[in-house]
Amino acid sequence: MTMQATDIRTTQTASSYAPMFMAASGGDHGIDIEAIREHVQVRRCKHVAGQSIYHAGQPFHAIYLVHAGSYKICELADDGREQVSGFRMRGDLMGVESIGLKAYASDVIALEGSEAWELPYPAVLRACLHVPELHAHLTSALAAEIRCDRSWMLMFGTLAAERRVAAFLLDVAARYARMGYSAKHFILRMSRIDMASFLALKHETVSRALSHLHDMSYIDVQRREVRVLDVNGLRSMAGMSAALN
Amino acid sequence: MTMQATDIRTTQTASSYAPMFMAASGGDHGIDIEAIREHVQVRRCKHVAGQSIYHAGQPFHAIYLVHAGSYKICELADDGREQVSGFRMRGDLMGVESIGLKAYASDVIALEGSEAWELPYPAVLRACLHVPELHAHLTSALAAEIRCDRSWMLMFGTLAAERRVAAFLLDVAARYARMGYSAKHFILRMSRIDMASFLALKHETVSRALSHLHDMSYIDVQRREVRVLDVNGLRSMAGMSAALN
DNA sequence: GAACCGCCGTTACAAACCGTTACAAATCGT
DNA sequence: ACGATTTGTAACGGTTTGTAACGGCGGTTC
Repeated sequence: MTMQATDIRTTQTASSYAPMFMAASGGDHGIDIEAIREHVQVRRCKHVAGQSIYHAGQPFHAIYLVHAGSYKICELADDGREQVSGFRMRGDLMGVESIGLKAYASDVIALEGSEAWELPYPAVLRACLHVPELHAHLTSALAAEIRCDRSWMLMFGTLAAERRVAAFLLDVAARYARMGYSAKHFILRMSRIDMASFLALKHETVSRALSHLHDMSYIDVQRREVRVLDVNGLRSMAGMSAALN
Repeated sequence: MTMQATDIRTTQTASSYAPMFMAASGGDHGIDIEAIREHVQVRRCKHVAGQSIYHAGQPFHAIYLVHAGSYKICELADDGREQVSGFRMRGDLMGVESIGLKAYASDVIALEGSEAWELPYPAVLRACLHVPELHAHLTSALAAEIRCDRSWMLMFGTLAAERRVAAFLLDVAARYARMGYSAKHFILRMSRIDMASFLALKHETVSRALSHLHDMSYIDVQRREVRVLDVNGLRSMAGMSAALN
């Protein structure tokens, strides 16, 4: 059960921020947040686990930049089916897929104590007029999001269950590495159920796959804590797909 | 598309959802081609079946607008795996996912006698300066492409093989309908193998699913010729309500 | 703190689904 | 007409799922 983001607290904007923000997975583009903040009133929104930033169908008014924690993107069907289409971490943009619509197309739900910066879209457009590079950045971010989804389509369509799990771990590891953390030892921030939804598997299958990767000494896994023991083993299992980075 | 009483979505926004998994299509971009042609030198490119417009890795220089026929978009892994990530028909844009890159990220291959209009990207950017709406169109097109891929993920992640085939048929039918052709009787332009790749199935499974849909009198299918006999049957199988028309 | 509860994660076993393999028929290209 | 390609059908086997049971963990209540 998800909660409505009714108790978002608006705080003063932070003074400093890391210069580089990588987009989810496809991301070789960096959003220049300082340039944005000169023209856009940024609101910092904190969320607890299970709280949603926005739901599909709510009026589209802003895009969001993840500042801390993790969020999951959920696609919904009218008959109740649900699909996690991705996870977002620090530096990732959220909501860009709804640009051009009146309402958001997906749900975004916080996985834990997280914070996202709200960038009202009209203001972003105005900022694009003053900072020409910003528009290129935004377009590149959209294109990168497409490539990200395409990479997962390639993975879903061509890899068996265990290989998908291996590819997922490598992707998570790569993202932690880009953020300056260890790629060999990390904590998964999502439940097995969310992982399973994202990988188009059942959560029991994910558990079995992780256990098997453990048995083969590719990883050391204990609940959400993962230690990568054999990167090349994982890579060969994931089809050497560097496209996911 | 029915909504439950508790559904927060409004009727207006519901119509902006892709009614079916639209990954097969690029959506309705509504590109104003006449506005473009005032500023961009458009080259008309004809292709025979199997011919590629561009391959992954080739320098990115232009985007393409499908004028006639069909194209398939292929994602490639370095170990040879291949995934059809979508089909494009008249009015669809191709190549936008590579904006911001030096090289194209996918292959695009013609399915039959087809024609695409080449729009050199630098010229498109210049045209955006003269025609402000064009930039919004381009951004919307990119966002729409993301939503198409997300619909695919929802479909693939939540529907069993036969249901995916049913959803695919409905999507194709809807596309033909939008182009002014019959939604009840059409010719599939792609092979079973391409269909299977797109649906993350094997071509035998696609054949079996089509035969079964035939046995249930939902469709009449003979090789690539399809007649829809029971739209509501198909819709219920694809996880959609029968209300939509 | 202790007992309780709900959720998450793991494992075992059985069942269902889909992929694999094989082969034949239909269609297409030359 | 001929061979190559595409498509359809079937039997079999493997992968994934369904079901159930169990333990761990965190939060709540008393």
